[in-house]
Amino acid sequence: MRQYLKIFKALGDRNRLRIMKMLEVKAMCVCEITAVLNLAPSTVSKHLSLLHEADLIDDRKEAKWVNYSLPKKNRIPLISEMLKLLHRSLGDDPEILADREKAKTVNRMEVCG
Amino acid sequence: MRQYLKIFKALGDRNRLRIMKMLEVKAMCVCEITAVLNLAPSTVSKHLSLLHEADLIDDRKEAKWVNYSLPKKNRIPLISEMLKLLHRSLGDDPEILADREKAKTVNRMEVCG
DNA sequence: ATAATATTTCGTTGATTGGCGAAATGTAAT
DNA sequence: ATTACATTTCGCCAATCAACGAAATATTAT
Repeated sequence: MRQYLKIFKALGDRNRLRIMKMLEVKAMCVCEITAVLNLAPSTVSKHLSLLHEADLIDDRKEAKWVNYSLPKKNRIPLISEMLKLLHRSLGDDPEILADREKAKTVNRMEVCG
Repeated sequence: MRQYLKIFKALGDRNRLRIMKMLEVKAMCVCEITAVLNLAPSTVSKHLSLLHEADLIDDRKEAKWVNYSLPKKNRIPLISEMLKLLHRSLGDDPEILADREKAKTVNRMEVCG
């Protein structure tokens, strides 16, 4: 039950949903996501940690950055089903579309620091 | 997006999840659900209204009671997929099992008033 | 009509949550 | 080593939310 609640709570926030849909475009670091969402880095970091605790995203430290990404294959079935469902969702939402465009062009070298 | 948020927010609460799983057993009125959850009627009514706004349950006035039930045939695909996913979930959770046993035996004639 | 019952609405309260900036942590570059 | 930068942690504030009881609404039974 706790696992389910974590997942639903994690997805029940506008900005965290935006992050999930953004990560479908590519893996991103905190400062790139921050640039797209226009929020404080600490806020974004907290959102990512909640998504991570719900097993909805992976994190992978690479050099100075932490890359966040959608989990690869074979997780708990629940998670992969939820991800599939999300993948089919919100593809036509204007805000999501705009985020994804921004995500495509954002570059950590330009946007961080 | 708003619709998705409503759904995830609605499911991101322990007692509302319990209600959803309880309704898989049978349609129930507010006072029956109240008896199972051990909450105030006004609290249960509010939970039901949130689930209803998210299109996750139907309500149907019958005599003195309002029967809440899982929606029959499926409207938005998202909803029916979410319901299917839920249906496959939490079947072995002890609390959910206990709720369902209670739900089977609870009777509005005995429990209300 | 009046009383009884089921549900909803309203107002309040305590707990949780999203947001921020400042400080702490960890890593890369000079 | 020192500096620069990415990220996280912490403490705070405002907003949201779950819970309750009391009052309002609606329907049935007397």
